[in-house]
Amino acid sequence: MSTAVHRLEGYTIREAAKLSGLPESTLRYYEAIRLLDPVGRDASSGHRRYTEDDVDLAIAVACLNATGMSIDDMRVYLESRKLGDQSAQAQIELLESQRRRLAEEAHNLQLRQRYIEAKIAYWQAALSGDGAQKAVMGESARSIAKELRSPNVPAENA
Amino acid sequence: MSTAVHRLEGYTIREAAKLSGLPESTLRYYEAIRLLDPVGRDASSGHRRYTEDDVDLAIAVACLNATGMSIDDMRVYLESRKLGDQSAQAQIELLESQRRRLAEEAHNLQLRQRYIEAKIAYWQAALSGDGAQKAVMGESARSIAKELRSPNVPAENA
DNA sequence: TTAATAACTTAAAGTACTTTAAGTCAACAT
DNA sequence: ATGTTGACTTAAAGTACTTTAAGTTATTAA
Repeated sequence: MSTAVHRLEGYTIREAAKLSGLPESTLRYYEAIRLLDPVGRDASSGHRRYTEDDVDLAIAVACLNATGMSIDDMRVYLESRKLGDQSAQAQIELLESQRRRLAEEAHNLQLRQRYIEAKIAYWQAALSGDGAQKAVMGESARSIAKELRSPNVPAENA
Repeated sequence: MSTAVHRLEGYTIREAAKLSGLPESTLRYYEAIRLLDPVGRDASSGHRRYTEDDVDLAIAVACLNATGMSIDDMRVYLESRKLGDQSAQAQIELLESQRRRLAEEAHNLQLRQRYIEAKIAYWQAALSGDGAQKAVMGESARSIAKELRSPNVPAENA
């Protein structure tokens, strides 16, 4: 567990992935297509070492990506971001929109969990020959599925 | 809007898309790779005409898709689904592994939310010139980051 | 009747990753 | 010192759609 030395040199790609929410493969991909700046390398191993700034940028990109923005649009956004200079406010806005997105993702994740659980209960009822329970859980799954498919959450008032 | 005649012949791909939540292109794609059964055609135009059953299956697939299940796994699921209740145990195993995946996803999502919130507080402190608060939130973010980095979920008991 | 518009059709190319295969390097146990 | 393990590396192939291009059929408007 001798991580103390490494901590000073920056994050590994695995750590950067966990912090940003982007898979390692995507971090490499984004760097390859030059959406992210080239990341410094550890002298001896040649492995990527992410600075705090690298990770912050990866988080910003993860946010844009999560909103469904195309790579070309992200490029444009990040370019103009570099030119403008009030980066604290820009950071906050980006992070807030990411927070909203995560809340929505959490909501959808919960629905997916409930759907899967209803489906499991459905098949367990089928196994134990409980036709009534099976029907109940089948209906429950359909109801959750409907909620999952519908555009989005009701809470939308100024 | 003379849809009355067409109603008897089934749904158009557009209607099937709205009912299932899957884009038209995806319905065609799923049919092309034989995840969905071949859909009957209108005699004169050659256009697809979806039956109620076709739509029900599309809905089921849309649900599985929404949980993040791979196409190959969906294929297995749908195959065993056709066999009926005697496949219950296979269904349950598939769904249980999906449930574990979602649980882990939920855990990571929660950590990411906390990380983002700490980062927002950090930049807000930076904006308002509150150096002390900035330092506190920076430390908080780092602490959550550490948790995000650390080996995944120890809580795994029957 | 003709012409435009809309709703489909297919095949092929494009997009955005993701996975795999093969290899390097560092650390740790034998 | 040697072998094994684990975390990384790249290039290339694979996945899951999505978009585009070109064409057909059906309706509707002039």
